[in-house]
Amino acid sequence: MRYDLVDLRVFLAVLDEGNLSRGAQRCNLAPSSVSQRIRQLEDALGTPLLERNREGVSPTPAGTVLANYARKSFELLEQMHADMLPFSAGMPGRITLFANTNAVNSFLPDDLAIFFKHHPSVRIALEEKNSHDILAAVADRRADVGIVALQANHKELAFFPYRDDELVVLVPLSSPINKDRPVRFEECLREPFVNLQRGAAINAFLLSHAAALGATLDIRVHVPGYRAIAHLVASGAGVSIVPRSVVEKEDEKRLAMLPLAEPWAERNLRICVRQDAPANHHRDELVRILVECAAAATTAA
DNA sequence: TCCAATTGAGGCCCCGATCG
DNA sequence: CGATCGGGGCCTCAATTGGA
Repeated sequence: MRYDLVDLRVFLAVLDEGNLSRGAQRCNLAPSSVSQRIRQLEDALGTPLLERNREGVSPTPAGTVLANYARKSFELLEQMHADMLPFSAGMPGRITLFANTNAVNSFLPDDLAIFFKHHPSVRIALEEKNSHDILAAVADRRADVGIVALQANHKELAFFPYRDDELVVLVPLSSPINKDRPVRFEECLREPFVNLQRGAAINAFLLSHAAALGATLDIRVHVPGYRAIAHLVASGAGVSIVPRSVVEKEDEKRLAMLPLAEPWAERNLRICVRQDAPANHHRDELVRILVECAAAATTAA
């Protein structure tokens, strides 16, 4: 690579100012120095990055693409520095935790709060993914710990029981759906859906089951959380399929919660880690506390 | 003529190689 | 292992170019 981060910073400064001289001033350099750097950058990339004109400079299409990449790169660098901070401050421990929608929105927040009480210095990068992606990520060491709703085993992973949950159907009280028996997924597909926002792992999960029936979900609205889903279903906007654990007592007065008559409605959550993962006290502590929380909840129930 | 970009010359500093 | 030297990179300054 015949250019460096300084070149990219200078390039962005010039673009932001729309003027090479002011860009140079912002970087505490002479305009000639900036001109030279940008010329070298253009030579290295083999394409002009700036249109020079009377008023200053503007990006070429290639310059716009480079600027986007450069900005993303600097954002990533900022993130990297932020992530390194705990280490430089003498705080060892950062755990990457991937969990499915169900866990992220129900049990996990309370259980993590307990973990943080015991380990306030540990940082957790929590990401919501679907269970298949989580298994792959833990197996590939991209995640330290996963929480999945898959019963399939994986030869490189160890599993611990977490929580038992199930998917239920939320329908308005006025819905024509028979509320005296479990509902088949096929019946739900006749109604418009109220779903979590795009990207939520549960959406892909439901879409794949609809596709297996040769159908698709008629999604009337995407909303940011389960509270909004409950409100919209109660007001008659459509039906939804959610984990039982996210439905609150007060919701049950405003809408009907029906069992889903599908084998995949059972959502028995499990914690997974790599069997051969190197020793990591904080990861082991996280798993221990999650398992204990789950056991305590089962006993209380 | 003005203003912004570019070019060329020269200086400074860093780094690697060499030598005692 | 420290001192010295030379090359390369990067900088600034001054002059030049080019377009409106």
